[in-house]
Formats: sequence, structure tokens, C-alpha cells
Amino acid sequence: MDRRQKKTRESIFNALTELLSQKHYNQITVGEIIEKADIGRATFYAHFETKDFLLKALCEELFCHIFDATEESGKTHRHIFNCDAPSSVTLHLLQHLQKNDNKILDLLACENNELFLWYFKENLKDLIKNHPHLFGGEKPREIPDDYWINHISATFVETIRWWLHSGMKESPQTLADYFHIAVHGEDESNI
Amino acid sequence: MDRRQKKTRESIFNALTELLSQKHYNQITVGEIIEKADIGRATFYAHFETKDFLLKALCEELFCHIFDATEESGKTHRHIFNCDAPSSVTLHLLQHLQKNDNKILDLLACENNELFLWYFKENLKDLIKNHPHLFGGEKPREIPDDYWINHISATFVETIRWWLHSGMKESPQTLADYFHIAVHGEDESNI
DNA sequence: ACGTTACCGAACACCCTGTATGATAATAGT
DNA sequence: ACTATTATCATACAGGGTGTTCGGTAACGT
Repeated sequence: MDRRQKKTRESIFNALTELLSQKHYNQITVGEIIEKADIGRATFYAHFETKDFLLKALCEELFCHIFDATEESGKTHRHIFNCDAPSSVTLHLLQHLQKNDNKILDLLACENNELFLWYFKENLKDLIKNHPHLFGGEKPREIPDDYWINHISATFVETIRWWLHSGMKESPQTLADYFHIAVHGEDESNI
Repeated sequence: MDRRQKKTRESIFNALTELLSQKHYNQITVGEIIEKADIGRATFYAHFETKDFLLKALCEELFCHIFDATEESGKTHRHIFNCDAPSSVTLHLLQHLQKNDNKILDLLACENNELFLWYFKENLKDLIKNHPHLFGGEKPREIPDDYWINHISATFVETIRWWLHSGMKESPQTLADYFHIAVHGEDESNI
């Protein structure tokens, strides 16, 4: 890809990310993005059809990154995930988030987060669907599969949301414990 | 309150409700609301500062209604809620929703639902905070209070969301069972 | 019946969007 | 190193949405 394209695309992403940490998505204008990214108006529209498509692209890039990394790590470090502590994927995801190496947390932090959380949840659902064992525990018999998958991923997202809103004081391990207890009940943690 | 004000306010609410069932909130314009409500532009802005304030007012009215009704019902029909089936509040809420007498479901159905769900959850949290017994079950000891409250209300909202997306085929009783199992674990249902 | 208040409709300035243009500079391929 | 291609730029523009203003009219409460 043309070096210029890559640079422009990157600066647009950075501009939106920065703006999202300041104000709500709806209140951000294309003009602001352009100014912050320091590019021409026509250039913006040469890259993204609308502001919404830009947001979608940003989400896809971020979440594909973190989830690909997770799945990849599940393959390369298979020894971690194959033994009797399948719920370590939870811990791994939370640690990855805490490092904040890809700015996802910034985007989840404020009220901008509906779409991000949606993407996050959708990716989680796929992950669970493809690797049901990764999050440990058994599905209760009486409950439909997709209800259960939705429940687990929603609980995980809510755990992160709670973490953020309460100042991220807890360690990833503590969070993973909370999550595990919430989903699978008390005292069943298998370390 | 002036009869005219009430009528105008009502017609604006109805217009927005109807439009929300057709398209996403972001794509609804004040002009459309005005046209559908058949009022003057200035009149609209005499009632609501912006479109966002209108949405907020609508949410407040709807959810205050259903939750006040729930709390009220908890007082007048105290015999239902005081005996050994506290989780019947869940059932009561779901039945209330199924009747759809206040259009909440229409608003929850599509992708317009972020703000509605947010309000719904906030109201649920308050309800749980004030009447911890209403949703039954015990909080695991190791988990912070607000994490647990958030978890329960989020699970309930997700239950409704799942219900809607899967066509509302299940009965409120079945839904209440799913919810109970998801939150409190298998086979602990006390009828 | 009277004073008050809400509504109307039209017009308005302002901002944002998305597109078009021709010129300029960076890039990739040879 | 030369050339054709391609991304970018600045500017301008039409279209549409927002929120306000204003004088006139009709409905309201007392």
C-alpha cells in the first residue's frame, strides 16, 4: 500500500481516537477529525465514505488485533490453554487490556462505548462459539446454547465495564475471579 | 398543566416513538418529528432544548412508569413478594413487558436501544439496591456489592435482549427460569 | 370577558456534510 | 533518473439540518 495512504489512514485513526477520549462520538464532526489529523477534506472522504464507516474500520482494526492475538496465543502457547485451567484465557484477555497497548481501554472508558462494546461482545461470542472450553465451566442443561454464549460474553464485557468505572483498582487476577464466580458460581474455581 | 402543552408533548412523544420503530435514532431529524407530530418548529424547541433532551424525557417517562408500577405492585400486592418466591418480580417484569402496554419493547427491539437499555439497567440497579431480596438468591461472599448488582441487572437486560432477538417465542416463565439459572446456578429454583 | 399563554409559520444565520475541481507533490515501476 | 500514476491539497459549492426570532392567532384558566 502507498506509504501516503497508510500515513493518512493512521493519522485519521489517531485523530478519532483522541477525540473520542474527549467527547461523545455523536458530537464529533468530520471537520474536527480533519483538523486534528491535519489532512484535506477530500482526502478524508477518499478514505472513508462517512464518519460511521471510519468508526467501524477503527473498531475492526482494534478488536481484530486483540482477538487475533488471543487466538494466536492460544495456538502457540497451547500448553497454557490445554491443561486444567481453561479460564486462564479470561486472565490473558484482562492482562492484555490492562497493558492498554492498543488503546482499547481508552475507548471503552467513557460514554462512547456502545459500538465498541458491541464489537467486543460479538468477537467474544465468536471466540466462545469456536472454543467453548476456553472460558471453562459447563453450560446448565436447561438453557439454550446461544442464550448461554450471550450470557457469558455479556458478563465478561460487564466485568470490564465495571472495572473501568471503579477505577481499575483490582488486579486482572481478581477480576478473572469475580467473572468466574459470577458465571459459574461460588467456590468452584479450579486453579 | 395547560391542555395544549400536554397534547403537544404527547404528540411529540408519539412521533418519536413511531419514528424510532422505523429508523435509527441518529438518522431521525427534528424536521421529521415536527412533521409527524404536526406541530410548528418553534413549538418543538419550546418543549425540548434538543432532540437528545426529548429522548431523555421519553426514556424517563417510560421507565419511570414501568418501574413505579413494579414497586407499587410490590407494595400493594405485598403478599406475592414477601413469601418464599422473591424471584417472582422477574416474572412480573417480563409479563409486563410482554403485554407491551407501554411500547417499551418496540423501543428495545432494534438498534436504537443503547440509551433505552442504559436507562433500563439504571432503574434495575436502583430497584435491586433498594430491594435486594426481590431478585432472590444470595450474593457470593467474595464479590463486591456493586459488581454483583451490576451483574444481576446486566444479566436481566441481556435476557430481554436475547428474548427480543430470538423472536420472543419463550414464555415469561421460561425466561424467568433462564435468568434465574444464569444468575444463581442450576437447579436451585424454589417454586 | 380578560389577561395570559401556547401555538403557528415563515424567515433567518449558522454549521455540517459530501462532492467536485485543478494544481501539486510523492510514489512505484522501468 | 525518468515517467506515469496516484494520493493529497485548498477551495468552492449545493443541500440539508439546527436552533432562534418575530408578529400574529387561537386556546386556555380564572
